[in-house]
Amino acid sequence: MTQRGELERAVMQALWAADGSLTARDVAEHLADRDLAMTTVLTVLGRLESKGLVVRSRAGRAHTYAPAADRAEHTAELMRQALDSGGDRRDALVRFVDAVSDDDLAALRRALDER
Amino acid sequence: MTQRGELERAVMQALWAADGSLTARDVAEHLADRDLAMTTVLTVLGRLESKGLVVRSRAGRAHTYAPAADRAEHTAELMRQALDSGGDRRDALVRFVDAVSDDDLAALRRALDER
DNA sequence: CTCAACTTCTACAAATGGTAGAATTTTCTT
DNA sequence: AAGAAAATTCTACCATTTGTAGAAGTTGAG
Repeated sequence: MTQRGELERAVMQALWAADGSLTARDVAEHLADRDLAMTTVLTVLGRLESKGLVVRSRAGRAHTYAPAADRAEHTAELMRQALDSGGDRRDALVRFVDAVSDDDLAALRRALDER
Repeated sequence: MTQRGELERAVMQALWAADGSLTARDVAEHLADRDLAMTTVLTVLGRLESKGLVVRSRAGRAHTYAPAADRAEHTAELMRQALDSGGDRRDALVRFVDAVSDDDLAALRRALDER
């Protein structure tokens, strides 16, 4: 379920960057440096929708696309998937904590306190 | 850097399961249910080595293969990669903590206390 | 009703992964 | 030292995923 390709990632970034939903044209403009055909953008958006990463809704003539989950939630989900990938969860968490930066560590502590 | 295919994952599992290093033949035996040709196992081990997930050393006639990182470390590394994937790290950590199980939560707390 | 915008269908090329035969190298045994 | 057995490398093919986009079909605005 992880978005794998470079373009797919870039499209997700564009959708997350603009909060609210975008038309395919908007996305193409966000990625103007790549100079993509509109159909290319549409294809990628369609594939991301199939994977459940993007939701689409009609708005007049065009469709409008939005991330299915906000960025933080998506990242957290990836982290959980990693943790689920087998092996001892406790060990993995210890190693994870052992290597995160001080800032991340502080953020983690606060998050735990708030729960 | 994530091992993507099914067979590659299975081979890594086999290497982690047997701690210590295995020959290609050993790996094939671990995956006996799949009835793979030896060359297939060798190819996969070679690919995993290219990706830095496996290290190889010679032992007499055969080579011997071992995971480059132990399983917990690998999982932790995947989690860190997810966290690095862009977006606000604090938000991601909050969401992560919000959705882990109670057991994981307890393990996380302990890990933080010990650091 | 027509035109422009948008979408869908279809297609192809590149990369990755599963699979393994052929050829080559190594080394153990005699 | 020679031959045989085992292991490795080289090469190749197919399937799937992703990047890319043209052609055809649909639809909404004027």
